[in-house]
Amino acid sequence: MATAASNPYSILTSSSLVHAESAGMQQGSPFRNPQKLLQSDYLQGVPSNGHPLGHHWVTSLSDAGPWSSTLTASPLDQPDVKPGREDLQLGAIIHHRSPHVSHHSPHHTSHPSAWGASPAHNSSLTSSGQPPPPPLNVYSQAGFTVSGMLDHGGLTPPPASVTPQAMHQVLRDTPDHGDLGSHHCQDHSDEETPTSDELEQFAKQFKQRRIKLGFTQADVGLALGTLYGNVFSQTTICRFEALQLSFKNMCKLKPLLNKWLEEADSSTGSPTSIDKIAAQGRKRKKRTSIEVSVKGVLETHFLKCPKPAAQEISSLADSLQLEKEVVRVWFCNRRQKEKRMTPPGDPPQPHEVYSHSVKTDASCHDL
DNA sequence: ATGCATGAGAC
DNA sequence: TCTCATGCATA
Repeated sequence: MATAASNPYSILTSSSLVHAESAGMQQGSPFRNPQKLLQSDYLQGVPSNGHPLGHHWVTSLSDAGPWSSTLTASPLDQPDVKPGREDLQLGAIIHHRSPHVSHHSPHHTSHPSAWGASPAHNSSLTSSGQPPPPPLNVYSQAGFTVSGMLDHGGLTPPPASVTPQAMHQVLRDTPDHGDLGSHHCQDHSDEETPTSDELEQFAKQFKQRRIKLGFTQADVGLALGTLYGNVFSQTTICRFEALQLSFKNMCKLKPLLNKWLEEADSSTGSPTSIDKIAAQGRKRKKRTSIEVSVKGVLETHFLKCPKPAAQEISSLADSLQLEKEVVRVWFCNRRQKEKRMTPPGDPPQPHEVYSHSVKTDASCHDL
């Protein structure tokens, strides 16, 4: 395994070294199998819906890494910006730090690719394609510093002066990370699209550091809000660490977490202010608990047809005695789950889980 | 850590 | 209606 538990997180030490990539890019991670995600071919074969993206991860990328598929998946880049709800939350609460709270915008994210974000075509996206994150700075006015991160208001133990940054880790540099065999260097983790390997490395490092510093996932999420204006939940941080987000999403979050890490490392023990998110009233539907047996049925259907037509959903819901909406959402979530970086069984040797032929459309209807 | 849910944006 | 990012609620 070897991971990298070691690399000098240059990141935190000095801003100049911001590209922690040094360690990341050259991952020769022994632990990973090239073929992690495989099952995804099912997606987009669907013309009728008009899914432009037809990305499927290439499992066979030898060195490219698990997720990185050389192919740039989605040709379309959608602005994944959704400042919406965050504002709500923050707005209510954070009054005193109004300056940065307002709402942040979506910053960049124009990288088209999803998983395949391989810097492969370095020149194309990496260099020029990436719009430097502009809006972020907005929040970073000189007002707040680390305080944001420490706002756990007593939740977490004072990170205190522990581990200033005693990293003695080894950084191994393997020049070629094989992805695409290109020469280009995508060191700076912040702007360039990282490779999946880099993300994986970063996620691991991040988790380690976070724990050493004594912060919980929730603390981090909150800190990101006070620091940069984007609040995230424990769930999101957790999923980031576990690589359970989409590649694109991982890329978006990485810079933020990286910054937090820098701050956290440098300012250990700073006082802090408490900014809590007030509870926001929202009428959320009570979570439906689907029985295992029922789930089994759904799973079966999913394997046969991951994208059932509305009518199929209806009949399925009917037979299972579930609300149609519940079934619909279940499928949506199920599909989404398949798209995560860490697909359900990848560690060992995931054969093709279930690669069914991609049916181009809703050809699945077997009721 | 994860299941079900919401909502914005893309078709 | 789907995808995608995200999170409340829960196991």
